[in-house]
Amino acid sequence: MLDLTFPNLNDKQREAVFTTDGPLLILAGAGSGKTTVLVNKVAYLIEGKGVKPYNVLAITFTNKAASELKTRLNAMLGQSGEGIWASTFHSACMKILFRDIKKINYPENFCIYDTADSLTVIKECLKELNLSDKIFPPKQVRSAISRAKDELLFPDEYENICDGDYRLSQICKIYRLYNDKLKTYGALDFDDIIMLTVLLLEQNPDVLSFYQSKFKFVLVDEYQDTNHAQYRLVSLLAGKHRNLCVVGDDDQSIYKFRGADIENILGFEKQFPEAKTIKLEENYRSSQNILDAANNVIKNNSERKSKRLWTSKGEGEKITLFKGQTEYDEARFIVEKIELSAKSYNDFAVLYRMNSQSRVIEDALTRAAIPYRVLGGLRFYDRKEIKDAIAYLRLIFNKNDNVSLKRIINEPKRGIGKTTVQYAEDLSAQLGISMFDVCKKARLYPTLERSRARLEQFCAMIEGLGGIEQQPFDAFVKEVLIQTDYIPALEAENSIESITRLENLYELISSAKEYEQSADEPSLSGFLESVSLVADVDNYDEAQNAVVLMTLHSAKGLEFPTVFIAGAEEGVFPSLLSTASNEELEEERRLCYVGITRAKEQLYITHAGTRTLFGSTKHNRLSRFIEEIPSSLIENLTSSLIAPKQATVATAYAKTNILSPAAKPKKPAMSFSAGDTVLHKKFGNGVIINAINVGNDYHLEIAFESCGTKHLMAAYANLTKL
DNA sequence: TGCGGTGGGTTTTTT
DNA sequence: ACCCACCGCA
Repeated sequence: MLDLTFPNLNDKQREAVFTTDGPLLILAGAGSGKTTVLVNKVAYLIEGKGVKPYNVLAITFTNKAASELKTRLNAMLGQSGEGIWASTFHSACMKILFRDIKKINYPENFCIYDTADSLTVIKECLKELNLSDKIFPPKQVRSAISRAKDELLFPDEYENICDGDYRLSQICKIYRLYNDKLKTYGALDFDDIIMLTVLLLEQNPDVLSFYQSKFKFVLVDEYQDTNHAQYRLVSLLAGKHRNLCVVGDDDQSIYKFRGADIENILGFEKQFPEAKTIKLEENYRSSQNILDAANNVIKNNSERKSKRLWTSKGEGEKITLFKGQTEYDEARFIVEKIELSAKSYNDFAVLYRMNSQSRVIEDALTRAAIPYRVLGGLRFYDRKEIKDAIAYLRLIFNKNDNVSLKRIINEPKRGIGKTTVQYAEDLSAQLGISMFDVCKKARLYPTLERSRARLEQFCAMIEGLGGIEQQPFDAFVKEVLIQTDYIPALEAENSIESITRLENLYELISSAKEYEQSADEPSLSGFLESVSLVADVDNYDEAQNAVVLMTLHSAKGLEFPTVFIAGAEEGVFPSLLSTASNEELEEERRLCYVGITRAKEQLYITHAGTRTLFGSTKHNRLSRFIEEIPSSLIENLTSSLIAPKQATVATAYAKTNILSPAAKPKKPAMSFSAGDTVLHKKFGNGVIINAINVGNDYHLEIAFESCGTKHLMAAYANLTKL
């Protein structure tokens, strides 16, 4: 039973829960229990004030946050919580759009383009407008358009701000064409999902008033990360009842480069003069030393609401600073600390500024046979084979989707080459009909004569697949991949790479099954939506016993007993590209604040005297952010303990190996012995002639069928035993 | 149509 | 150092 006096909350948290009416700004410092407040507040609304669940809208940024909210509400409220809209910005908007998108003249069977798909369209636009991709780099153009959409500027409005500027007006031209193309393809990009929802609400008073009446209480998490469009959306939805509760931390705003407008949170009290503000400053996560370090760093920022985190926990461990000679040395230190600790692997996170920093650390972990996972980098849904599979499904669902058609029309090879595709694309643009229709009626167009039979066959195949969309959804997906010859072609290839791809495809098929089991009304469009709107962190499973590696950005919202911040160097963190402007520097500093406050018990900060960066060797000074931490909080391991100046990387590694075996029993790496048949990524099949156990690793002599005998270390070779 | 070589450009990215 | 996009050849 829910105790409506909320004895487990502190005074401030309780005040935040009980303040239900009118605008409320909750400034929640890192680790101050904001999700708890949010959950309890919704519970109080429903159980304490008799609010109906369907009158509550709770918005988050990530699926992970949304599902955590749902799970905790479910645990607290059970059945009476059914009907609450607890979802991300994008999926809430998708629900609104599904009902009424036709009112703004968009097709109902639209699909969602991710950033890679958008880029394809941008490139089409550049080609069509005869603009050079050297002068207008597609990625820059895409981000300019994305920013415009964040600001709710349609091409017409964007034109006004171009003010005769050549570059901007060209970008505006691209923007216009890009939007036209998306519309004819029946596609929305991520930004459209928000922007068009705002448009729909603004242009249709009946729709707006429906949702305004429905959402008597609106709660928004991570408000510091909202952009202008999201701000507008929230203002519209909460416009009638004005029971808007926003939770955020201006010190954790790290997505300005994506259009997040910190003014939304800083100016909340201006927007709603009657607003109440509650600060949550008691931290339940970290030791005082860690909080002091964070406070001392962040206080150097000028534009912020003052806040000071405190805890009733003790001082805790000092923060450890380590300077390695090189990045290899740095990685070795991290691995050694993990090996020597009694904690389990999933208590550790290694955070860095750039994804490219992970490689060296991964190598060191592999060498020590420590299980790890890397978040970020290539997402599952960004893999080629997965994107191809989705493209087939999208095309079956929506024949206007030229981007998907282009992606798979010759994948696997069907003898439909670049030239043919280009002809079809030109015809599609000239005639204003889809490429699919052009290909289907290839006989009408002389330029397509040579490929006519193959094009017609392709179209017939796709249309045929639309007819078999029957019961078990995973079976349908599989059938599509078989009938299109996609899976058979990979099977025929029978290489290491094709096997991995097949594995990924089967994973997609099983996710189709999961989708069907969990969705209320499973549909192809619903599945496509669900795969379009997932992020990598969403799949981060903290239960898995492995060290986790990720960027500082991805770490927001997570916590770990022990955190390493690697690469604390000028030019790396803060990034070289941020050091020019103070605004960007302050954003980097907030990123540092986020990083520090992820740690519960122990924080290690590492840097390297020499680092190879973008191909050249750099000597970077210690990060200015670390200089901002009082030295009384830091224990400097740099010159003591493990790293005598003359130590080479090799001897340092040798030392690791001497130290580690006694440290802790750990999962032995895969074992190898002479006579085993193994598979290597590059060299193919081979037989082990000789295997020597070296520490946690094996030194192997392998006779490969393709290229003779090679000497390899098992940890590096990434072998599969056959 | 499909490949291999060359050259330019490098952050972060909840959806 | 590595990844990509583009060009030239088989």
